[in-house]
Amino acid sequence: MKEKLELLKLLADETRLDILNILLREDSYVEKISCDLSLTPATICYHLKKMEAAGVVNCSRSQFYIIYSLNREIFDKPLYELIKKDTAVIDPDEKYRKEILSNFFKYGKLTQLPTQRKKREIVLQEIAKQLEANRTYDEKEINEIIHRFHEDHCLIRREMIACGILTREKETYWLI
Amino acid sequence: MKEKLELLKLLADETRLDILNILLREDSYVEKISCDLSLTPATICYHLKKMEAAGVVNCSRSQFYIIYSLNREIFDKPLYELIKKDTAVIDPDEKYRKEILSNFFKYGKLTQLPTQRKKREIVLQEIAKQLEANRTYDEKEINEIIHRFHEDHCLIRREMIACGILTREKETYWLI
DNA sequence: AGAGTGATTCGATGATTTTCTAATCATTCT
DNA sequence: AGAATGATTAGAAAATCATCGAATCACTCT
Repeated sequence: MKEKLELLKLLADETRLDILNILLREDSYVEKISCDLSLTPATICYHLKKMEAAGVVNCSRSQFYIIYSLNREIFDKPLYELIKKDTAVIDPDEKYRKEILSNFFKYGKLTQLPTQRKKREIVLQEIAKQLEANRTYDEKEINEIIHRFHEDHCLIRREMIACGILTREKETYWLI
Repeated sequence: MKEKLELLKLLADETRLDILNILLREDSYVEKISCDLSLTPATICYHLKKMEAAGVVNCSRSQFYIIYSLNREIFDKPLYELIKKDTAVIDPDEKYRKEILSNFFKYGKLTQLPTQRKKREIVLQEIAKQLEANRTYDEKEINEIIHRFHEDHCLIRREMIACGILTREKETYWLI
């Protein structure tokens, strides 16, 4: 969620923390805070408006002054809530892909070539990410790159061609 | 506490949140994370080292790789803990000073000059903060500045001299 | 209506921080 | 020992952000 990052950014500033701590004790207003912290009213206003936009503080006019107050509920959450990404947003296909990859790769190496066609393709596509589109490779280059992932570069190379990921002509290979 | 601000700053960065979310799922290492996030190993290393220094992650070598893992306890605290300043650290003299100031100033104006010597000095020193060191002021300037705090600028000016905060020669004043 | 006061916005400046490339370090394997 | 590979550091460029002074706005009081 984008707002979580925004909230964290708001809190990660010394001046804003100072302001929050003042408001934690009692409601206050721009001039007073500016005086307490020895900063310009413009600066305090800048921070307060930023926090207001994020729903961290509220304000209301009272006579001469515009009184700012805290929206305290925000601080009840544990930190964990703020750092965890909502995985619900993730595409299920992508989730499946990640799962396959983590099953068949360990420390960046392919442990075993999957037998299921679909899984095999996912794994081969992952290796193919190392190749640039619109250029050719000679056999030595291809082998070297594939070798980073698996001992048997010939097997992998052959399967990539069978899958329609790679194509060859004589000794030259390129992505389709 | 300084460390709280540091922790918040660490968490308030999109890349670092991404890294943390990866580590939340499973331990990992620089190259892999760099690949997952499409960022340079140098960049990932920079962030991991920063978080390690703050105790957010730990690392240990395992064969080729240096495996990073989360220090999960950190995230249990409620947010409130992180924003609240420990008031225990405050210097008691400073606390007294603040109290006096809040008793005798209202909305930035001096409501009454304290009779107790010590309190009076605190109050006068506060006003003197408006004056720069190592420069002189003519009487008109001094009066103008003091007037922002109190109607009777002559009284305040006289007391500042009596207190040894200000000194004069002919029509010229300066801080001691 | 207009004077006074607090709040806000604008534009500029300077400080901090992220990111990259390139070079170097540390460890494993031959 | 030296080749290979992953991790780290140094240095530079770029982006972001806090702060300020000056100008303007909004409200209160006479």
